[in-house]
Amino acid sequence: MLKQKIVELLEQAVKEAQEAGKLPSVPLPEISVEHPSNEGHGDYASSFALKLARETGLNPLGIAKSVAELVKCSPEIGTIKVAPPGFINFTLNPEWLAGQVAIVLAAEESFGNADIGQGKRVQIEFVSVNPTGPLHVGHGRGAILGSTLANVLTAAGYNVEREYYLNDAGSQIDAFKRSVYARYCQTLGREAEMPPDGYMGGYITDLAKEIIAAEGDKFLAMPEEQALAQLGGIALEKMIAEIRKDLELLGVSFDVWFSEKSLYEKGQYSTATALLREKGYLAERESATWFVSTALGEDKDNVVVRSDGSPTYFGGDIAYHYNKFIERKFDLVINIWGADHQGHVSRMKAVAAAMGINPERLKVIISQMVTLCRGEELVRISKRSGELITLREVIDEVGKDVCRFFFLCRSADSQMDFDLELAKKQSADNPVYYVQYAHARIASILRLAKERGIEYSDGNVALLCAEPELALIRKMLILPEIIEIATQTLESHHLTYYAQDLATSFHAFYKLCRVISDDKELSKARLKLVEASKIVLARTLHLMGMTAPEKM
RNA sequence: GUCCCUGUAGCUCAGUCGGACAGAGCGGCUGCCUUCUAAGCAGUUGGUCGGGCGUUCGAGUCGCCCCAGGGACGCCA
Repeated sequence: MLKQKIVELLEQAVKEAQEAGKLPSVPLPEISVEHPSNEGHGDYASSFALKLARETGLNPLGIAKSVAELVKCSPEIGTIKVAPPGFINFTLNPEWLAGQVAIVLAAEESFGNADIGQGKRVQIEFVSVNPTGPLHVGHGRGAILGSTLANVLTAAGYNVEREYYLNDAGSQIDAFKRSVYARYCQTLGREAEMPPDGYMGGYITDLAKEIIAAEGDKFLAMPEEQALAQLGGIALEKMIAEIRKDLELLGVSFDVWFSEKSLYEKGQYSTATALLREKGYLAERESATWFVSTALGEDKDNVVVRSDGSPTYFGGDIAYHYNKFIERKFDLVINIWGADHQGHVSRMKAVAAAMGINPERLKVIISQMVTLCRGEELVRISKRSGELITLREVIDEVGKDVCRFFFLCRSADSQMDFDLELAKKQSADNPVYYVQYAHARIASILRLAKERGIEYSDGNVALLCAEPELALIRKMLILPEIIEIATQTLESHHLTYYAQDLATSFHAFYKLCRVISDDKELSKARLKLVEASKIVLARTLHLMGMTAPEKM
């Protein structure tokens, strides 16, 4: 990568300076480069000399000068300048930049890939909502975050598995089944009461009606236990199918749907708890079994097995993480949870530590709350109360691409309002269209070239030397850095900002540089640039799970 | 009470490792369609980075203390 290359050039120069006695032989601070905020300072800058000056007491400007002199000539680099108080500024060589167009064209959709992950196995578990009701926008946020992160990490050279942890055991599922059963009986005219912790939403009644249509009233005749198991099982499957459909509409898919129930049936639960017991992290108290996380610096202990012998959610999660790390041996495990699970993070890390796993290998991303609104008006989204706006309705209303872009715009850490009115606007207010419009414009130019039979494969990219052309190329070459940053921080919002930046560079180029003109050779060169920019913009959109429209 | 997230322009938000005059979009105000998509471009307006103290050559960024908003503290998930 370009950035890495500049760092290497600097490292080498520093080494030579030390060998030549121009710099003291002391341990060096990490050498890094950044993009200066002021364009006048070049494409890359290093504040290395300032850092070394602090440690050695030498004059930073002097250090910068002696290092800058020793930086080897390299095709990428145009100029190297030293600026007070001690920056070393690099400008890229315009000819080299122009040549990169050919590199992008050759790379096609693999442009931007990095080998940061080196094939390490990463699991990203996300959504994982209890299948007791339809998804709402908050779940959508996690889904979009997770699927985008999966795309990014794949591009960064990780071997990624996407997983949905299906909570198909436990008391919530039980309440769900009882709710459907009650509605089933009621709809068929038998008196039945909803369970006290039941789900009151209208979708439960709809589900009951669907089952009646398909299976008739046969569950009425069964003993309650049997009816609950059979009818409940059907209802559960239907609910899961609905969730799967919602996610598909958002462009989200999974490699594995992992059953919580299987943890109990296949023994991971007993193995994992036995392991913790053996290491001395389980204690019996008040007739329940506790995970002694206070021994690992936590605020309090947590119940793993209830006094009635049934495992808690936490107990199941212990088994699940045992399975992830020890059985399936993922190098890195990323969980995306809603803000309401925030308290769960540190104790899961404690569990990892207790099992002898470096807690650094467990990354938890907490996606903050989403509130839905329509202009000024607040729209409520709650599963238990009757009235709810589902994710499906939001997708139907604003579309997948807008939905994805809106969620990706903000970092997971910040709470957000999702304004349906704003999202629906097909105008300049809406950055989604700004970015996609750039792609459609590009496609339109390439269409025209084709219609006119312009063959540009022999175009000479060396002709590209106008400032808007070079600015566009510079921007294209940043994609690998964006993928690197998104990988290191596990944040996907960098992509949306980059997409807008890239679109801006293209729109400016489009305005100032006529592509198909009387100048045949320049037209061919510019068509190459346009095609290259299409590759990079499409790649960016695809990483975000969005479509790259040919027309708008 | 403890823990987590947030507080940056009128609004919505960026700002990896501390770096050179704090950025973008929207809004406001000005211009730009005879030629490849004006869902566009160019310019301009606008900020004691919640407050204070500290560390540093240098702090939106790091530390401590406050203030405000949201969330979590269950033998729920």
